Amino acid sequence: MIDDLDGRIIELFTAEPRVGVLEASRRLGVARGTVQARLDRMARDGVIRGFGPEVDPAALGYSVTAFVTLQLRQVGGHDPVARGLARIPEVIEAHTITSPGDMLCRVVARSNADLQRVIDLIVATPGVERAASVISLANQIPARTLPLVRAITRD
Amino acid sequence: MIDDLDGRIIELFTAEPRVGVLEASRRLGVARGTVQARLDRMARDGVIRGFGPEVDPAALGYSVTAFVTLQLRQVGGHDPVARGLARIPEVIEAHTITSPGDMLCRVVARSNADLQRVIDLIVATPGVERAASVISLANQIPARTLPLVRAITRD
DNA sequence: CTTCCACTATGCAGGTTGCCCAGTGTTCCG
DNA sequence: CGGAACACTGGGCAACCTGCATAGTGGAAG
Repeated sequence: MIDDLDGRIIELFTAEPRVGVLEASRRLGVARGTVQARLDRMARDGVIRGFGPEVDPAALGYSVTAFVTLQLRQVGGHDPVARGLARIPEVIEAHTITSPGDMLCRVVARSNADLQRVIDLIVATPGVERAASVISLANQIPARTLPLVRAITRD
Repeated sequence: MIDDLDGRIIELFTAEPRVGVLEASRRLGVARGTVQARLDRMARDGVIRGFGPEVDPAALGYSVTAFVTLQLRQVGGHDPVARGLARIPEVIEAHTITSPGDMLCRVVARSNADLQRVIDLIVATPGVERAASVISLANQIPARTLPLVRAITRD
């Protein structure tokens, strides 16, 4: 899947996204074309989804994060609900989950009071029966994939 | 916080991360220095966390995603547990949540069988009493922040 | 009116990118 | 064994971009 060099490339670009291919090749002790080719391959294979800017909702005033479990009306399926939820900007992510007729979404809001507004929007989405939310008090481990990359490549 | 131009900068770099500052300034019809300054400011303010490569665990063979709710032993607090969980690469993210003594984590695994191994690792972490997991069947809305940025800046 | 600030417009040196090529070592396979 | 396929190296080249600096403009605030 990915080898040690791939892992080190990911690690380096994660630590210092601005290095550029040439500088990376120098640091890793390989030819520039190699780094280029590895990056291209990983992008093609979907291992690297992109290099876009990561926006922090908290820095935008959305400091409350919550996980909302939805219970859906069985008729209609998940997709129409997902489309409805997609129209709510505060819904950052949504999954269908194992309990039949259920979804789990991650939402953000400006405050606890604002969270109520967002939940109301969610409950008003056609197909949504009930919503149960859990508020995140602290993000103990922020989203990360590097340890996984290391675990794979240090074999 | 951020204005319309900031929003369009984020949007453009999200859509095409490789454009570069000069090309971006051309597309947005502003001076290069302005784009540069905006990016610097957003990075300084934490609005943009970084430009690192986004790694997709699924493309690495970790195609199973699950949300695991932990019940902790009250003594000792969350932090030691978080440190323990941080040692498990498959734990992608962890939050302390509202139910006292509880945490919610997002984990990945190679398969449902492999998930069992990961959960066993989690349960073996000192301080963890019980774990209840919910498997994600489909990621209906993949992590996104653009709609939020648009909602903020189109005001 | 003056100061401050963000933005425009421009210039420059040095570094980087995209692209190309020839040569080398490895693996796989008929 | 001979050959093909493949990844990597090391090099060259023109075009481009970056970082940095400068001077001028216009609006907002005191």
